[in-house]
This record gives sequence, structure tokens and C-alpha cells, in this order.
Amino acid sequence: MNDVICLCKSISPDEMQIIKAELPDENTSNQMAEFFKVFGDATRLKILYFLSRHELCVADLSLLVGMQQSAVSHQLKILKLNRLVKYRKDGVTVYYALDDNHIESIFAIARQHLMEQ
Amino acid sequence: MNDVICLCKSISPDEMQIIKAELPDENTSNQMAEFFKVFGDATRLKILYFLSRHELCVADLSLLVGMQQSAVSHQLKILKLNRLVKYRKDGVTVYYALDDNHIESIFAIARQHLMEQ
DNA sequence: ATAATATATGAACACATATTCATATATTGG
DNA sequence: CCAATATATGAATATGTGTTCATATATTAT
Repeated sequence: MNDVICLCKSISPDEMQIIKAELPDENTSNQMAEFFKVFGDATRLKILYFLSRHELCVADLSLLVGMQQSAVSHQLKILKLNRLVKYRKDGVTVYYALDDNHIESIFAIARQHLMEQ
Repeated sequence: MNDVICLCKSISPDEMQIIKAELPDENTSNQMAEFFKVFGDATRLKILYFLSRHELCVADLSLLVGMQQSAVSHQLKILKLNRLVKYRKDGVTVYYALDDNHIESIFAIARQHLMEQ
């Protein structure tokens, strides 16, 4: 990409160059976007909420969120890939649980933002 | 929706009822999902990064993110609607700036999560 | 008023995503 | 081995999303 020359009065060309140079690389932006995307779905948020209360099997999660077992499995796969949940197998049953201590704090911040009108 | 009866051994029907009853209502889940969705796009994250460094006009943002002015305007609209950026007009130019003190902390948490392998 | 400029907006398109249905896989008990 | 059960997976579909192009709006200077 070419050098950037600023067009407006609020910032100098030099400052432009600096903040452009310090932009995290493409991978970081994309990884971060992927991470937040996981929280950007009400069904997944509900699953995370329930798991924050108790370890649960897929069937019970399906009852709780009121969605088909298949849908829940698909979403659990996404949560698993993003290391937000872990699981253990007991016979034919699979119990899922939260696997991230950042979840609570990230929720707290979102709640605060939404509370402030 | 009908009463929930748990199917697995890990939790009792009573506990199921309780965590189900305490699930935040549909509105809350949706609002929260919408909020996170905003962060789930690399272009918007870049815009937020640049604004975290300096107030900027649309044209400069467009140069910095390497995307058409129109695309940037569309994304700024979304950020505006979610009260993440504010703006001031100076003649025909519009300067945008961050309008949320939670952004930094939410980024910090995401970064931490992604750092941990 | 007119021209020039910065930004905003709407339509169109390509692409991603969530859900469902049908079915495969894996585990246990008989 | 076979049947029953819990979960996972793939295809299909409907809906959502981001970008571009074209154009509208708004502001300033001449």
C-alpha cells in the first residue's frame, strides 16, 4: 500500500504515518474479529450462560435453549474451536463446561455498556 | 414453553428449573449479541483502533483502513448507532472519535484470551 | 446561484452464517 | 452381534452482512 498523506486538519502527516505503522497486523485484526463474532449470537450467549451456571449435556442444553439438538451441537463446535468450552465424555453422553475465565469479565463489561442507556 | 425435565445425571430437575428461570430475557440476549457483533468485523476493529489513537475525519480513516470512503461511512454509522464513536462537524468535514471507555478494557481481555495460545 | 468538496445513503451483489432435516458415528446393554 | 441412545456431521436453505457503485445531501467559496 502507498504512503498515506492526511487530508484533514486534525492530524499531521507524521502522526498519520505513526498510527498507521502501529496498526496490529492483518492476522491480529482477523483473529480478534473471529473471537468477538463468537459472542455475537444470542443462542451461543445462552449456551454460555447456562454453562456458566452448571456443567450440562447436549440434550439438556437443547431443552434449555429451546432449540434442536443438532443446532446446539453445531454451536458447541464453534465454542469448542474457540476454546470457550471444554467437555468430558461419560459413556455416550457428553458434558460441556466453560473453559475460559475471561468470559465473565467480558460479559460484565458488555452489560455495563448496555446499562449506560 | 413447557417445563424442562433434565435428561442427564449431572444436574437435578430442580437445578435445571432454576438456571432456566434465571436466564436473562430474550431482549437482553439479543442486545448483547448485537453489541458483540459490532466488534466481530476486522474493518470496524481497525477503525476503532485508529480512533483510539486520534480523532480522524472520514477521508483519513478511509486512507488508513485502505477501503472506500463509502464503506467507512457505512461502518461508522454502525459504530455510531452502538454509541462506540461520536463525531463533530467542522464545515463539510466530519471528525470521528471514540465514545466509550469500555472499548480499551474489552480489547485487553480479548487480547489476553488470544495470547493464551 | 454555481461549482467544488466531504460525507451519507440506497441498491445490488457476493459471501457468510444459523437453523433444520436426514443421517452417520460412537457407546452401552442385552 | 444387535438394538437403543446421545452426539456429531453434511447438505440444503433462508437470512444476514460487508463492500462497491452510483448518487444524494450538505457546506463552503467564488
